[in-house]
Formats: sequence, structure tokens, C-alpha cells
Amino acid sequence: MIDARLITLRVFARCGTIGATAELTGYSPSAVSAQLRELQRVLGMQLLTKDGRGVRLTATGRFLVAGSDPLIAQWESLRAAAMEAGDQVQPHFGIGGFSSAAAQLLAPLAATLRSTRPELEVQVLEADPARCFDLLVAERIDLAVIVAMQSDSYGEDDPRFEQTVLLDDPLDVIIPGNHPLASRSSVTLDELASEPWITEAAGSTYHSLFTAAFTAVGVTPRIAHEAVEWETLIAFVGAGLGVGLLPRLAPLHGADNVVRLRITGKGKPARRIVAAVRRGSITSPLIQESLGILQANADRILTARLEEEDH
Amino acid sequence: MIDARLITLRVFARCGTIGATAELTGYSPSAVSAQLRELQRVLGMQLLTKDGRGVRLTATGRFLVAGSDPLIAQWESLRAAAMEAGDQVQPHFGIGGFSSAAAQLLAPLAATLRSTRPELEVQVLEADPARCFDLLVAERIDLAVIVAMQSDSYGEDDPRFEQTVLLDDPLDVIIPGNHPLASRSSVTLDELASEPWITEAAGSTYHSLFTAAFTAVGVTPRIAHEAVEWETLIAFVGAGLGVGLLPRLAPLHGADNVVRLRITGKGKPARRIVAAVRRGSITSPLIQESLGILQANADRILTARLEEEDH
DNA sequence: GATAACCATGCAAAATAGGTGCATGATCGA
DNA sequence: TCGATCATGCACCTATTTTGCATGGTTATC
Repeated sequence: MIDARLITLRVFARCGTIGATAELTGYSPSAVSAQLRELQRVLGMQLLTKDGRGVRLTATGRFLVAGSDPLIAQWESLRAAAMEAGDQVQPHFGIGGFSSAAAQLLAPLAATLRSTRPELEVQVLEADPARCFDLLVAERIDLAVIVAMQSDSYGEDDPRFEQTVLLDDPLDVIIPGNHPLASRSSVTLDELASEPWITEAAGSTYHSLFTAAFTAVGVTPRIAHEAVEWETLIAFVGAGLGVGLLPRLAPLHGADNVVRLRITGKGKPARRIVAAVRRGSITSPLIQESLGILQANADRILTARLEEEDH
Repeated sequence: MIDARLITLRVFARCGTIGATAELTGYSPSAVSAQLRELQRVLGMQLLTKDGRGVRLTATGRFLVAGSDPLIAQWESLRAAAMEAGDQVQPHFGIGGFSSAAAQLLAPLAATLRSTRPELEVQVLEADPARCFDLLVAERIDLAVIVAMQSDSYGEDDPRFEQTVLLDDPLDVIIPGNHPLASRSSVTLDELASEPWITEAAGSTYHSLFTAAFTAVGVTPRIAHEAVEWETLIAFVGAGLGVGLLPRLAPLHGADNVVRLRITGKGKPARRIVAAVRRGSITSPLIQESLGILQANADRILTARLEEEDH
């Protein structure tokens, strides 16, 4: 119920360029430019200034954007309370999450909602955590599932969002099936210290988890290969190129020559998966229901994962 | 920056009928109907129900309207703060007031603003106090000048408005120029107890002031005639039909055979004139400036009135 | 109990706001 | 200097919104 042009301005405050704002909101750059100009005209405020080949928020613009945070939150809160009090159903629901969450958690959630609320139009967007926050601001999605990142530009206390922990997803070790330890059900990271490791490129979300896990046990692993997708990582391991860490949420789905081992000992790495919503909307019945479904699914998957892969 | 359809819903909550909402907002009834239907569709809430030949808010609708009060206030507050912080100028400014206020206070205010802020488009609407509040809700005007009414449906602490006292406008007595007391400069109400009085129809704003003035001194005046406009009242007095009470703010502008006398004694009736704005907007520089101009003008008129009419 | 007044709404047509795509100009990095 | 990037203006188009009138249902009046 907040004017779309103000939302656009808020997205611009995140992106810094008209083009990126257009991409994120789904408009064309011309439309964003026109919207922001119109916003300035209606409000009688100068919100943007030319800055080199781009534009930049004025002090007034920054002030307005910052001040609009509680406004958005209050609207979300009101909307949620009205939905709850009136037992109403909203027509559209957008959810977003990073790759493994999208596949493992969001897809089942969408399926469940589709059956329990047939009239609800659910849209799922796969996007990395940073983009998920942007999509929340842009109101393209209403709920995001992300991995908690300490180095994130979105703090826990950001006035725009509310976050709740969904689960701590433990990292397992995957090793080739013909590896000497393959018959074990669990290992310690020490036992694999001398193995060639496969990880993601330095700087990625996963890589920081990787290093954190080994610094916890005081071991410096040798990084032999790099992969981006879990699929690739699993294939590398299956080909005997090395060993790797795989979140328990990520499925092996019958990969050849790969076994998953639980990690024991003092280094028990895990990635924290949290759900994020726009502040104020947390009490919405639809979001509450979704959080419940997500958590139930997560628990179910985590407990079932090891059993099903151990035949 | 709040969606126009929510504003329309808020106006409807005041009026109760689509037609009245249309009249107040400036839309056609069909447009209002379509807007409210669209609002329900977008929010996924049922806000209206059929009720006889009209429609009525549902519980959800009432909840939403009540809850939107602080939302509007917060936006107004943010807007005002941004205007102040950024030294910006808004393009449009609507002011409204009842007849004598419109002529005596709003017209000069508009003229002043026109010269000090040439780029500002000022619109003046004459409307009775109740309608002024509705126009504020409908965002047709940003500032209203009204007479404070205890019997008003808009309390002093209404979450939608903020009110500041502009002035206490004393009521003077006007009598025919050939009346025995015409040479006096002031009278008490007791001295005029036996005169035939001219007032407005019972139930009007002015009438309650009239009766309050006389109950304060314990006299029951004889009401001989009724008039609606000050013009008419003055003409009646000039024709020798009786005497009347005239706010000092209302000008005689050279009426024949009429003199204005100050009232002394314990019964010193006055009408309280207050400025009302949407809650949150009181800190807006434009509104602050306007309030200052209004108050200065009011003081100037009040002090000048008696002198100029005493030649 | 019939008639008139009132109220909301559906529909077709018109108006208008808003969006797209391309071209342009300006700026920055190589 | 050249190419890349970015914002914006313009012409065209789309889609939303509004209007005016007609309709159906409801209440008040006589």
C-alpha cells in the first residue's frame, strides 16, 4: 500500500544505479528513471543528483529512504494483523532462496501451499542471499531462505528485515566409495587432514565455512580443486579427485562411488540457515504457516538424509 | 505516498456511502466503487459488505482503517521532516476553512504565500468545519481553519489530526446606530437582555455559542429573527429588527446604521478558532510558516477591527 | 401496497498514466 | 582515442483508471 515509486527509490538506495534497480524491480531503466523523477515532482523534493555518469541520492533522499524503513514495517505489521484478525487470504506469495534451499526447502513448501491453499499464487525465485534481501526490499518476494553470513551487509538488526533461524545444517564429508574410510559411518576432520580437498572459489559463502571448519580443529587442508555447484563437487569426489564438505541438506541422489560421512569430534561445522521477511510481516498467518512447513521439512530431510543414503 | 485507494477507503469509513466518498474525493461513484474493489483484490481482504441499499465496512475493514491512522501520521511526519531537513518546497498546498475564516484569514494567507513562494500552487476551499476534517482525510487540503466545537465528532485527541489554537475570537454586540446605547463603546449582556435578538437557527455552530454566552450571565434572551450569513444578520440589525452577536473577526465593512460594541462583564463570549492538520504534518515548514502568518493576521485584524469601525 | 428516491455496480467508451525500446549525450576506464 | 557504461529523452504503445449511463435492489413516502 506504499506507493510503488517509494519502493523503487528504496531499491535504488540499495543498488546505486538506475539499471540495477530496473533489473531488480522488473522495470525498464527508462521506467525507473521516470518513476524517480515523478516521485521528486510529487513530493517537491530533490532526491537525486548527477554523479559522474550515474546518479546518487541527495541528503534528502537518504533521509527519506532511512525514514521510510519504519513506515514499511508498520504497513507490513498492519497488513499482517488485518490478515490474521480477518482470516483473509492474500492472492500472491513470493518466496526466494539460494540454490540448495530453493530445491530442497522452497519447492516442497510451494507444493504444500499449492495443495492447502489452491487459490494462492505462489512464485519461487532462486537467488543468492544478497539478492534475496534486495528482492525483499523490492517486494518481489515476501519470504527468503538464506545462509546466515556474518560478513553480510545486512545485519541481524537491520530495520528492514526480521530473521528467524530455520535450522543449523551440518556439513558432512563426502569421500570416494573406494576410499579406505568409506566403510566408516563418521570421521573427524583430523583423519582427513592430508587428503586433497575440493572447495569453492575463495571469497564465496561456502569457502568461508570451509576455512572456519578447519581453523576450529587447527588443521590447514590442501585445496586441490574448486567447484561451484554441489553437482560438480560430488562428481569430482566420485572421480577420486579428492574429498569435500557437503551440507546435509544437499542430496547425493545416488551419485556413483561417493559416500557421505558424519563429522565427529570438536570441529562440527554447520551452516546456519535462516528465513528472512520484511519487518512487520512476521506475524502474517501465511508467513507463520510457511515457517512451520519449512522447519518441519528441514527436520525431516536432515534426519532422513543419512539413513536413506546408508541404504 | 500512501496508496490513493487506502485514502479512499479511509474517506469511505467517514462517509459511509460510496456517493459521499466520491463527492469528497472528487472521483465519480463508479471510480470509488472500482477502487475499493481493486483494493480488496490486491490485499486479498474483504473490506466491504452489502448492507441494505448501501455498503458497510467489515470488521477487517474497520481494523484496517483504524490501523492506518498511525501509518498516515508517520508518513506525514517523515515528509515534514524531509522537507525541513532538505529545505525543499512542495508544489501544492490546499487550505480550507469556514466562511468568515476563509475570507478573513485564508485569503490573506494565500496572498502572502503567493508572493513569498511564487512557485507554490495554493488552493483555498471554503467548507464548514466537519467537511474540513473530511477534506483533510481525503488529502484535498493540508490545513484547515475551524471553530472548535465541543460537540464535534472529531475529538481533540483524534489520531488523525493535530490542532493548535489560533485565536479566541471575541463576540461583539451589534446594534442599530439609532439605538440608545449606540454611543457607548462597551455594554454588558444584561443591559441588552430585553432586546429582540437575531441569531442563527437552533442547532448551528453559532447558535450554541449564543446560548452559552447568555447562560453564563443567567439571562434568557428573546430570539426574534434568524439569519444564516453574517451579511444578513448585519442587515437585520441595520434595519432595526433587533440586536445580535458578531465575532470580531467578521467585518461590518461600512454597513449602514450598525455599530459594534465590546462586551464587558462576566459574560465574555468568544469562539475558539483552531487550525487543524493531519497528524504528523505539523512540523512541515510550510505549515509552520502558514500558522505564523495566520496568527499574525488574526492578531492584526482583532486589534484593528474596533478602531477602524470607530472611525 | 404502489411509487418515488436512493444507492451501488456493471459496462462500454474515453482519458490518462505508465511502460518499453531505441537513440542520444555524457562520463569513465583502458 | 576508443569502447563501455549509465542515465535520459522521445515516440509509440499498453494497460489501468475514470466517466457516464443504465440497471437492479432497497428504503422511505404517500
